[in-house]
Order: sequence, then C-alpha cells, then structure tokens
Amino acid sequence: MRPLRLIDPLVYLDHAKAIKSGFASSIFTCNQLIHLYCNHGLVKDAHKLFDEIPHPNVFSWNVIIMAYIKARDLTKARALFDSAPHKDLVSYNSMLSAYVGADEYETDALDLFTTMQSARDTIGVDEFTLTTMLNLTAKLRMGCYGEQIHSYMMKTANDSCKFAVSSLIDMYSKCGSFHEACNVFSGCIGTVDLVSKNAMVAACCRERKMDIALSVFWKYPELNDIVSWNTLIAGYAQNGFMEKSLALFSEMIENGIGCNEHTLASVLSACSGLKWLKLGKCVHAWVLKNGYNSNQFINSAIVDLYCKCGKNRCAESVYEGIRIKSPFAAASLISGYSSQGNMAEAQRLFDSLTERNSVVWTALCSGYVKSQQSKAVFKLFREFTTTEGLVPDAMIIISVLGACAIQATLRLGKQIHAYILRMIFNMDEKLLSALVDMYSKCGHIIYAGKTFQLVPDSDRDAILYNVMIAGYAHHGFEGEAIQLFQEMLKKSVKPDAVTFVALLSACRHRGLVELGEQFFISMQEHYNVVPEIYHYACMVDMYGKANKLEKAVEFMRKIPIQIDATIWGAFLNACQVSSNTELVKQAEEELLKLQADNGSRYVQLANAYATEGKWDDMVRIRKKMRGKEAKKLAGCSWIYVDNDTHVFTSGDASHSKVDAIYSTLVCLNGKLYLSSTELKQLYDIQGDVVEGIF
DNA sequence: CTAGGGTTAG
Repeated sequence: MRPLRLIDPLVYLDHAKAIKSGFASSIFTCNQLIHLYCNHGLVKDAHKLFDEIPHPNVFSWNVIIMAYIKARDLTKARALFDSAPHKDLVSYNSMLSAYVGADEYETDALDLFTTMQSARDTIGVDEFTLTTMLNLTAKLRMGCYGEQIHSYMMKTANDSCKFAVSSLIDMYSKCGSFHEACNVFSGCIGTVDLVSKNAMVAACCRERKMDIALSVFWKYPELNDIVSWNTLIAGYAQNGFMEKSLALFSEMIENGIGCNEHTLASVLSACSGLKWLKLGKCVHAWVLKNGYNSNQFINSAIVDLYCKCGKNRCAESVYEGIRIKSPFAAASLISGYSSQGNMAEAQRLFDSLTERNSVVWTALCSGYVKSQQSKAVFKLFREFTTTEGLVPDAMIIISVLGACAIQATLRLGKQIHAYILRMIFNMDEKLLSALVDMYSKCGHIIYAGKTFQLVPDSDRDAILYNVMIAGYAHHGFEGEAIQLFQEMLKKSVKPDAVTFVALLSACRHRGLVELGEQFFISMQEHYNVVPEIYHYACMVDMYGKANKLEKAVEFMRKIPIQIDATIWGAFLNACQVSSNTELVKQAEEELLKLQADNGSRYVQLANAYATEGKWDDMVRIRKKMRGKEAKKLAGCSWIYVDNDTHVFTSGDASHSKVDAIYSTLVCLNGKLYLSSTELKQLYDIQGDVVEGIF
C-alpha cells in the first residue's frame, strides 16, 4: 500500500473509473482503492465504491469502517460495524480503539470489550485488544483494572511484545505506580525497544525524577529519536528546569536531530517561564516560517509567552490571528488578563467563547481567586457543575478551595473536601496544599494539621510545608511552626522566601524578637534566601509590636533596598505604638510620597494623630484625603448562621441582637491570650465536632 | 503470499 501513496491520487481516480467500467475489478484492488480514497478524506466516494462491490469481504467491511473512524464519525462507523455480516477480531479492535481514542466514549469501549469476552460471542481478545484496553485504563487512571489486564496478559503470554511493554509502562506511570512501571521496564533490559524506553523516560519525568530520566535517556544513546529528545526537553520544562530544557534543545539541534512542533511547544514554554522574550520571538518566527502556526499547542504557548513577558497587546494580536481557535489559547490569554488584575477583560473573553474546556474555566476561576473575588468563583463553579453539567477536576477544585480560604467559608470547604473523597481524586501535593491552606485560613488548624499528616513524608514539598508553617504561625503555634521547619530541613526540602515570611510572622505575632532576628540572619547566611520587601516589613513590624522603636529605626537604616510603602507602613505602626511624634511625621511624608492614592494610608495617619490628640493634624490629613478622593474600605468580619451571613464592622451597632453579641464579646475578651496548650485544647474541641471527615 | 487493528513526547 505504501508506495501507492507517492503517486498522484488522480491516477487512481482514473483507475476507479476503469474498475467501474468493468476492468481490473478484483476485490483486492477495490479494497485498496477504498483505502486510498479515505487517505485523501474522500469518505463519500469511498462509500460509493464500497456499495458497488458485489460481494464485499471482511477486508472491505473493515476498510470502510476504518474510513468513518478516521473521519471521526463513530456513530456511522458503529452502524456499519453492527450491520456487517463478516466481522473478525480486526473489526472489533478497530471499533474498540476508536472508542478509546475519542472523548466520552469510555462506556462504549467497556461495553464492547465485555461483548468480546462474552460466552455467546466467539470473537475473544488478542494482544491488540489488550494493549488498547491498557490505553483506556491509563486514560481513566484506573490502575486496578490495568493491573488485572496485566495479569491476564501474563497468563496468556501477551506481556512481552514491544507494544505490550510500552503500554504497560505508560499505564502504570499514568496511574501513579511508578515502581511497577520500573519493574516492567527492567524486566526487558537487554532487549529494549525505542518506544518502551521513551515511555520510561516520560514516566520518570512525570515523577520529577529527572536524574533517572537522564540516565535512561543516555543508556542507549543509539536508540534515541526525536521523541526521546522531546520527552526529556518537555520533562525539564514541566518540572521548572527551563535552562536545562533549552540547553538540551541546543544539543539536539547540534546533533542534527532536528525538531518538530512538540519540541517548539516545549521550548516556547521554557521561554515563557524564563521570560526570555528574545529567544521566544525567534521561535515564534521559526514557527511562522515552517508553517507550525495551525498547531493548537504552539499557538497557546505563543500567546502565553507574550502574556508572561507583559506584552498583552502582542498576545491579543496573536490570538486574533489564530484561524481555528482552541480553548487552550483562550485560557492563556485569560490568565494573562488575570495576572494584570483585568478581570473584566478576562470575563469578556470567556463570555465570547463558543468552546470552553475545563482549562478555560480554571483559568477564569483562578483569576478571580487572585483578585480576591471569591463570590465570582463560587458563581462560576456553580455554573460549571450545574448549568454546564461538567465534572470538576483537581485544578478547578484547587481554585474553589482558594476562594473558600479567602472568604473563610469552612462549610463549603468541607463540602469540597467530601467531594474530593467521594470522587477518589488522585490527591497530589497541590490539592493537599490547597486543602491544608483552606482549613488553616478557615480557622481549623487542627484539620489543617491532620490533612498535612495524610501526605506521605516523601511527597511533602516546599509549598506544602510553607502552607502548614504559615498556618501554625497565624494561629499562634510558633513551636509547631518551628518544629515543622526543622522537619523540612531534615528531609532536605529547601526553604524559600515564603517559608521565612511564615517563620518571621510567627515571631512577630508572638513577640519573639530574638528568634526572629536569628531567622532573619540565618535565612541569608545558611539558606541563601535574599530578603524581600515583606521580610523587612515583617521585621519592622515585629520590633514595633514588641515596643522596640530604637531597634526598628536601626533596622530601617540598614535596609539595602528601596524602602516601599509596606515597610513605611510597618514603621509608622511602630512609631504609633511608641507614640513618637517626630518619627510619625517623617514616616508620613515618605508614605504619602509613595502612595498618594491609597486611602488606607491617610486613615492610618489620621488615626496616628488622633491617638496623640493632635486634632489639627488629623483634620489636615482627612482633608488631604478628600482632596485626592481616596477611599478606605472598612474592614469587616462575618459569620454564617443558619444559611445567613451576618456582617460586622468596627463599632457597628446595627445588628438586631447587638446587646447579646457585645456581652458575649466581653466574655470572650477575658479568654484571650491563651497559652499555646490552651489554644490547642480549644481548637481540639472544635475539631471533634466534624471529626468524621478524616 | 499479498490488504485491515495496538505503543512513546504537549
């Protein structure tokens, strides 16, 4: 068949006419011709020819069924399949793999597989069927079924051909059984084939075990093809090693391997990660020159590149220029708008889309989380599940948990947790970090701790530790926070800037000045973490809260970076605590220079003067604030009681049960300033109420 | 002794 394709199809159209007029009409030639028509997308002509065959054989039926499968008309393919008088294993396997390859036909695939095995049907299964089914279990991440197929393959000696091996590695890896994947791979050492090796490299990349991936890659260098290189390049990029990914790409080109659209997509995402606009633009030019600009992965990577490099206008014009737009490119642009806080534009683009996948929904949701609009997230999520009837995946769940954390809606957070358990989601560190953060921000530090404990030691990454340490810090458990920090060091998980923000803020809240100072020094000396604005602000605030103004002043003098409004704000607070009028004025001037339009700054200053009884100054600041039309939103608290939200602002007396509320408050005030142990007991009591979830 | 079905990278 293959050489025929090199000849102008028109020759064969002539040939078809010849057959029709009675020449050369062997059924063999007819079947070949049907296949030829299909390869040129001429399904209708193929079908016409098929209809003209007086006695189609099993090959004829199979080839016409394949024609509709390739044209993605599975309904028609199935209708032909059902009506075919001649069917063999090939017919079944073709239909099965069509179902496995398509979205939302998983049940049909399973039904067909069951039919094939049923006693009434004598068709049976072979190694083709089994590898196809492995593919399905991999796609559905159902490792337990994959395992069953594996044992059946072993029993029937179908487990050692190269197709079986590569599919098994792929299935185990995608179902989270890396160890099993390794076992399969090492079982065929010596007779390694290329595809199995590539599947193994991919499996290592999925596990972030890049050193193993590299050693597998270089173990049989003569085997390496373009897929091997692409797998490794993509692996490095996806695990955040952008420079390594690009270095490997140069090596690939130097070795004359060449590159294809897979390579370029990874290279583009490495460029976005590094914000290397210059190289990214070169790749963009290369894409245009080589006609890769109809590839949806490439297009979304280019849009993403321009967004990440702050060139939203370029991103927009690339997006406009895409002829067949994919939801992925739209998602990139939505994330671009979101990262600039432009949710109106993000929503507008979302509304204009005719095709939305869960990536688009997630992009918009996480945009609203970033801009703290939790209500919008809940609204979107409701639309997603009820109106659209879509099944949430882990990514969108993470966004919703983020919204729960912002709004401290424990009830919804717990519902989501229960949902995760019901759906038997694969709980990865990302999802667990989001859960821990939600429980912690909703005030349930005990739950947060229990969720954290569910994560096996080896899976605890820096983000998860950071979330948990910050949780303990905010709840006043500095001992637990520090203990966790030590555990983190012992497991050689590298602490980063966020870790130290959490630790310093624990010291700040508890007035542990000396410990805070130790952390601040050691973060630079031992852990190579450069202090950022928030670390400085935290230190200043710590000195302020501990009433050590002279230390704050001394610290302010030594700050090597541009002192911004956050730091000045903390310093102003410190001055207020110490009632130092001279310094307050100094801080005021600096602050207003930096943040003339921030209403909260004026309010803070006005209050500072009010505390000192300097009413003239207070009035002056208030007037200045009006002149600039700066506004300050009043901070508020809220609580859910019987499905009703009760909102309170400071000094608020508008609630119908205001007397009862204030008398309870007086009571609670007396119980404040508990010791760490007392606090824990209090949380434990709360924790027991809904213990069932764990 | 010739046709048709299964594997890896985003």
